[in-house]
Amino acid sequence: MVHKKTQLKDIAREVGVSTATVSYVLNDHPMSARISEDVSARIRQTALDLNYQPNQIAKSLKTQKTYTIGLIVADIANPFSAHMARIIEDDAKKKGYTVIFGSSDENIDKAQNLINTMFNRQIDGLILAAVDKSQSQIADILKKGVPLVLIDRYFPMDQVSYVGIDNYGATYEAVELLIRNGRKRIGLISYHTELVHLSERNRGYLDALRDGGITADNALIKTISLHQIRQDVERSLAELLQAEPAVDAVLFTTNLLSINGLRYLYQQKVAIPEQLAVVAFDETDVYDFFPISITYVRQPLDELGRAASEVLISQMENKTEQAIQVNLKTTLVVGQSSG
Amino acid sequence: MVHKKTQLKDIAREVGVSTATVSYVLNDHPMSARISEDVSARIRQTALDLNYQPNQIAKSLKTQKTYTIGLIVADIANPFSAHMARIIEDDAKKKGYTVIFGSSDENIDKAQNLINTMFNRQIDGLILAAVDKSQSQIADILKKGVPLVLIDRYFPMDQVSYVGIDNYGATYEAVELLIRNGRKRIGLISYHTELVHLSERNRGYLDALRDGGITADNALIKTISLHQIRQDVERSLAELLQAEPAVDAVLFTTNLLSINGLRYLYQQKVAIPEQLAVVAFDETDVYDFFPISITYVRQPLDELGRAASEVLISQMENKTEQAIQVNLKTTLVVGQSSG
DNA sequence: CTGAAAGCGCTTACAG
DNA sequence: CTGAAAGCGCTTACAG
Repeated sequence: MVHKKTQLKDIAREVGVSTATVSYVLNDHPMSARISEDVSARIRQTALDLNYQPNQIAKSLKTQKTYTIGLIVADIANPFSAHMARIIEDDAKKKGYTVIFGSSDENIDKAQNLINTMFNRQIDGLILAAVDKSQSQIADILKKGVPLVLIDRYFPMDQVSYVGIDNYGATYEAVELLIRNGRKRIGLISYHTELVHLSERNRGYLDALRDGGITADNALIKTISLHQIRQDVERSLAELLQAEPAVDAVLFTTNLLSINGLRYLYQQKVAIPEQLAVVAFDETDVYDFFPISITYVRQPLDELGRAASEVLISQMENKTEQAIQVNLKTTLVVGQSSG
Repeated sequence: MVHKKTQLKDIAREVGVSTATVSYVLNDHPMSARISEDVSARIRQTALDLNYQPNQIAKSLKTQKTYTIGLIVADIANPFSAHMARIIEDDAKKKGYTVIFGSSDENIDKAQNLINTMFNRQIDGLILAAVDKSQSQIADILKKGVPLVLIDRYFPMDQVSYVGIDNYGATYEAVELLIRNGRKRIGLISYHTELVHLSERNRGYLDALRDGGITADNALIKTISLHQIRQDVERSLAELLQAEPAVDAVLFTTNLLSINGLRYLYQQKVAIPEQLAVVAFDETDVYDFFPISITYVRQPLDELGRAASEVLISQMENKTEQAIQVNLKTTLVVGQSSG
């Protein structure tokens, strides 16, 4: 026996008032201050008795607010994205918002598709891990006036809010450590992309080398295809391990690169740090399974997610025109793998 | 300069027809067959020119269909959930649905809160990883007539659709292998819960022992709190390792138990499989970092997610009254850790 | 072949 | 102190 959902008018009929009165009371509308205690109480009680649940769709159509935020990541199955999603979910829920999500697979058409779908659903704001070469996509969103916060991936546009890390500093610090530990032939495993946050990580690497008096060697800089990570990482590491003069350190610039790289180094029985010093990126479960502790760049994921949600929601609610850009510090967690 | 979104009536005015006609054409409504080619073409073109994006909220209010499905998992940050979420997202998107998600943290009140929120948003259906002792919560959903598919966690209610694995068979097979490999003192690390899918895993363990002619020893069965996994797993393993007579094998029943358990065994330098044979549950990144290959129960995550989405959507679209229960086979991936 | 009009379930300015 | 009525942006039976 499927019951029809109770509506405002059912309560109104039951209590003998108009739907307006019911709406005022149940929403604590200022107008409700003038409604008699008796009527208010009966409305509230009847709403409970009939298990009234407001139809958010109808509400949204009228108020032009859906209390929904969109979250577009590269892949929700990536622990980095999933962790962030969880933090955003919690902050959003606390403030009365629900999250709808989608995975772009780093593909600009899929991303556009998700953006369109979410806009059709009238999201109040969007948190976007933008894909490579998507400046104009971002500009389009801004033009629509929908609150937007870029996360993780930075684009040099000053009208857009952004929450990420100090990418340059993160790798600079890592390479500095390697140099201090006496390493001179330091390889880099990064993605083949124009994404600014990654090129900033590359730049940090290059500048740290220069400042450490080491001439960068292009043969030691490997760029990995986003779409065949494992294979590319393994090939690149194999090449690095055969370089002349020998490579004595390597830096990974993302979590997946780190996991795939460490797996290969482990399977090849490369002595870390004796033969090769390693600095990884992001926290992952696998570090605990290494004979030695792994040195890695820790991104403050909780703070990142929370900041993204907070910046977005404050923008949505205060109609702040001002874009806010947040660059959080990373922590270099120093273990034994860096020598 | 924020543009007002274009609406049906903008197109109607532009072309000089009614909104009804525009709606018929843009939705390929049967009625549109009778609309002249010329008018149709102009409507379509104008929609493009004005970059018309239908307001899904308005559409939903009228049609009583939101093309949204809810997904409630224990924790979206758990790789098991995140992986499933991704598969569900893909299948749902292919069929025109969007997913909103929430994490229950195994807490029945949080779950109820999420369910209410999702129902207020008029989701067309729900995929639910139900929490412990939530039978009446599930019954309430069924009473409302909202299409529902339980995932992962089974409840003995025949009116509800379910997609999961053969939990009993999964552990039965694992223990059978351990016995065949000569193990006699086999420990079990499982959760402290009444969740049926986990008690089924326990039952598979017990029956395999019995059928293998081994008397179960309650001291070897450890139940872990869902809320302090790491600590409990480590304490339990420490106890198992000191049992008399000595334990010679251990079986983990979930991915988090496996990761935490393996970490401890690794750190304690327990010889696997010589001192202790191990069978883990679910695929995880960490297995590759073990000196030997890990034997584990592989859940078909892709099939699980896809089946859940398919069963739900077919139920939503065909109004199938019939509940469908799917139990997928697991695969015992045999490595060296099981002896 | 096309349009006028009702209605989905709410909110809210306005009137009294 | 409370209600009648308009309207959010669509869809769709009905009429012509």
